[in-house]
Amino acid sequence: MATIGDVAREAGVSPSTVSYVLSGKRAISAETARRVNEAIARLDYTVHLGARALRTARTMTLGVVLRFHHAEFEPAMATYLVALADAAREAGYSLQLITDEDAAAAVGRAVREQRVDGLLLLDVLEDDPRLEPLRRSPFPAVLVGMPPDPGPADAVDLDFAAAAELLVEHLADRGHERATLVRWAPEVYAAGHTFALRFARAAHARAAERGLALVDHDSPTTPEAVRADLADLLGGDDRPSALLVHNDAAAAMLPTVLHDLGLRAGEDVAVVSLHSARLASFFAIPFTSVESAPGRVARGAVELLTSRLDAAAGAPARRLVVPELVDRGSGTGPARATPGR
Amino acid sequence: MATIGDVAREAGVSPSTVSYVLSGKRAISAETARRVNEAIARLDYTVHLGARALRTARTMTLGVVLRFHHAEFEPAMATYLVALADAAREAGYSLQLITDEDAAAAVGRAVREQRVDGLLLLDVLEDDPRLEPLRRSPFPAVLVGMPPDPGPADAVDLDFAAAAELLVEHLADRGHERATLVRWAPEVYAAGHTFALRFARAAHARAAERGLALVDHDSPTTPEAVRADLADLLGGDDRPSALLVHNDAAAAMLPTVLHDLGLRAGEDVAVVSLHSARLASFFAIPFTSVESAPGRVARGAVELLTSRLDAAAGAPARRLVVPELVDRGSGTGPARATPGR
DNA sequence: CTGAAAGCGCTTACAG
DNA sequence: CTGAAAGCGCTTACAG
Repeated sequence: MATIGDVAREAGVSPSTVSYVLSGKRAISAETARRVNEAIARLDYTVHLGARALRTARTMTLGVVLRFHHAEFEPAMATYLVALADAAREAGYSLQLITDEDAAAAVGRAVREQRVDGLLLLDVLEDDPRLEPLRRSPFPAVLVGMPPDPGPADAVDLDFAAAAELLVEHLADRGHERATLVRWAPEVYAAGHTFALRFARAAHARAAERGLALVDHDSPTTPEAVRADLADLLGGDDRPSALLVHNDAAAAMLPTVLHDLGLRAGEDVAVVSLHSARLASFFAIPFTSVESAPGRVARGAVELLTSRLDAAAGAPARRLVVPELVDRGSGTGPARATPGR
Repeated sequence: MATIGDVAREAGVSPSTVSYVLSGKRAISAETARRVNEAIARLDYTVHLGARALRTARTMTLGVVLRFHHAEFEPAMATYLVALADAAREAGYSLQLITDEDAAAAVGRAVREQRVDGLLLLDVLEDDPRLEPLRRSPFPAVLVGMPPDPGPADAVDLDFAAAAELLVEHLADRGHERATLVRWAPEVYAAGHTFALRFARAAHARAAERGLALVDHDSPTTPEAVRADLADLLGGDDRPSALLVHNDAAAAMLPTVLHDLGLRAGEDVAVVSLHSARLASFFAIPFTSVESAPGRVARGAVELLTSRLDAAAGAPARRLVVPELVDRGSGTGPARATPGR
């Protein structure tokens, strides 16, 4: 592999001149630039990123810290990683995957080993152990999630509260007086997933304001169990008239369950949901929904982090991505809850 | 951040001695070792991985080259990444995500920039553009997939041929004389996905041997269309008596479609499938299947790559992971195809 | 058993 | 407009 010294020799200049040609940080005569560029092409030279990183103290690498083994519904994770990798590359950074049973230790290690310039923490909990090492010795980091106390880190996420409000309003506007909130499994709330808690809190608050009686329904953990549970919920005599679904597995299973029971969303039971557009495509989910926009969130996270790296100063940033409702007509029905009343 | 020089000063020894204490590569007196270790603890010293990498010419990083934007069925991708990240970490390596519209260029760049010690290529095609830069200047790489000519790279994958044979045998043993192969969309074969081609070829070969008339059925591209297509296929008068499914979207949609039509797998129509256990769990797929074992494949890939890095010599390795059939009873029926005949 | 020195491949003050 | 030199933080022959 050719080095900058090889190029310098080939072009008959000094290594520093080659470096300056590459960086454009000082004026170079046309003739010298030409010779250097030819030498670079002839030797197929590419800068050694590790050497540059050592010298500049910038790795141009971002670390993404996953909680893979706790993923509530893994298919969604891939979507975030695509978007993060794309955004990082466009900003000139590589992306390193950081996974460990002991995520807090992994964060501390990555920082101390100076492998990355900054961290992206996915799926942040209200009291997330990964935040502890960041509080002890601040390091550029962006949380995806919005814990009550993010500490010195920046944070970005979908505005789950706004999403809940949109969906509650949608139901209330269509005359519903009661609805069932199909929640995640209880352990999701117990673990402190901010997306789940923020949604649930805002949904109840807005429902109270609008006079909508909102009843919690806890889901079980596995997709199979979720399916059986939904069949139970909807198969009885006291079937809910409206479902507000915040649980990807439930949203994925619900079309099947409804069909099994001979029910139609938007007629026999109103269904509105929060899930990603991608998930909707894989699972053919046809409900009125707020789309969780992992692409926009991931892109926002990388933007926040790279601008933090360019200018370390400034108060921690908090950015909420505004959600949008896509009306697929499943928010109405059954007949006794008529629109407009 | 403390450096090895700081530790040396604190312990009253030379930097080289600190390095040797860390590496264990030469004998150190107990007293010196104690002083050094205390200094390390006092200063909270961690080796700077970039500096070590520059000196040793080993980054201890593996690159995983995805074709995310072409993923036929993205949910499966996350599963591979989990397993790769775990296996890499256990072997002492970091994992870097390499994504680009132009995957071949991305591979070339990663190699020339010397950011990684080796590459893992996911979802390899028969004539994969990412192989070109590796042929031109060989670099340690493991393909996940089994193209006809992997070149100098190692390769590992599920034995899709064996999987097809297991499923064909399963149907033949149960007395089926004809079956329909529910394939991926035609573009999957046209693009040259080795998993699809190897499965299809082996299925037809073994079917011919066993006197099973196997008819191809091309699926459309999107999950929604797959669902409609299956409804068409199974709703007509000339409904197939047995389905051999190699298409994750079809496997995911099929339970719903069967239910819509009032058909039962294993009674009205035999169904056997190839898909991952994880997928089965997310989609509640109840068919007799060969499980595609992404965990074992990913682990094998990292093993192959790290042992190649430890000992560069030796012919390219080819490793096929033996698939296992899980009998969920859906391989029998309808009645006219009775077991044992 | 330990240290001084060289060098991995860069970038950037310093000097002209 | 260009070059010589220092140094980023390590590891490892070389020497004793």
